[in-house]
Amino acid sequence: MNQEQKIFKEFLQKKGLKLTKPRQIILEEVFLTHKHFNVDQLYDQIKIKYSNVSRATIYRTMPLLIEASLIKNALRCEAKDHYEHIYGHERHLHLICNKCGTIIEAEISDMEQLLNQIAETKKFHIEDYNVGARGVCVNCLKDGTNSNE
Amino acid sequence: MNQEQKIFKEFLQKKGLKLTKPRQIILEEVFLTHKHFNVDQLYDQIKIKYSNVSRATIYRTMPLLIEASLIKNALRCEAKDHYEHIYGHERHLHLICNKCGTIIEAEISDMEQLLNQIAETKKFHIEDYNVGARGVCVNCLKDGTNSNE
DNA sequence: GGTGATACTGAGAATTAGTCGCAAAATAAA
DNA sequence: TTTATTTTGCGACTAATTCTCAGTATCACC
Ligand SMILES: [Mn+2]
Ligand SMILES: [Mn+2]
Ligand SMILES: [Zn+2]
Ligand SMILES: [Zn+2]
Repeated sequence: MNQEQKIFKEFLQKKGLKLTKPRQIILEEVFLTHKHFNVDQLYDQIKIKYSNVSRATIYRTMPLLIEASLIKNALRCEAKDHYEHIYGHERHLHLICNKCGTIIEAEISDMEQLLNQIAETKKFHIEDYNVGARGVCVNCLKDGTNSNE
Repeated sequence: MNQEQKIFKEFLQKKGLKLTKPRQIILEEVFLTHKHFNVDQLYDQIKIKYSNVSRATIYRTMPLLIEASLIKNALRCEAKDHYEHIYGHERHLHLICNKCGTIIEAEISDMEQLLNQIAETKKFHIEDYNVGARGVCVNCLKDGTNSNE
């Protein structure tokens, strides 16, 4: 059992959940490559090897993998959420081509000016960029009585 | 005719398009406040004042406003695209609460370490962040023969 | 002010990522 | 086993966005 599996299993146990066959398959497939992926791609890959793991189960497993800090919802491309590994990977930056959809990865260190330096390195012409940080706001830090979650 | 209208009209003319009534209404409504908005909110606001501008037309107008550099697709929240003004606004950063969905805006200057300083100022606990830059990649810079567009 | 070419529009159908309800199947403890 | 709890696949569902299409507005030219 590799590290990802250990982490996932431990995570699940803590929540009173089980590392079932479908979840194992999904986990394994997710960590088979280091590319970004969306649910559909994952589903197709899995379908080839192991007859059937339903889309619903994959959709249900993503939030678990995220909560376990193994992956994150990294970007949105072609109207689909795309995920990527966190475990074993540095945080990095995505340069997404508006025309062909190519996603170029780049190191982060300072940003802003670096954003342009990096772009130059990658011969990418930045037209726009977004920085989105997620977390918990003051109000939500206080009361556990939240609208969401 | 205010500046936004001038810009939009000029933009449209350059493309052989017209500044029609629905487009004027949408433009005006978009620039009435300086908050983020999604198509549904916009639609509701417009419906109150001017009987009917169809959702389809609003959806069709967003890309035009974006191409005219008046607005941008700034973030995704609650499964909806959210837009914000570009014209007359500094580029800034969004702190999105994972629990209540509150969006806090903050100035950009250097980022990364700043991201944390800012978060402290706003009493926001950052759990994750994404930096996504969009533009055109080398390949697409060369040939006009693109997969998309 | 007609007239034809072109661009626009609203309405609603279609598409599609993502979610949900449910009854059957797996799990694991007793 | 029995029993309580999860989990699953399936298919129905939801909701944002896109598309189709037939009717309208626009505008250059007569
Ligand atoms: Mn990446
Ligand atoms: Mn903003
Ligand atoms: Zn490209
Ligand atoms: Zn909050």
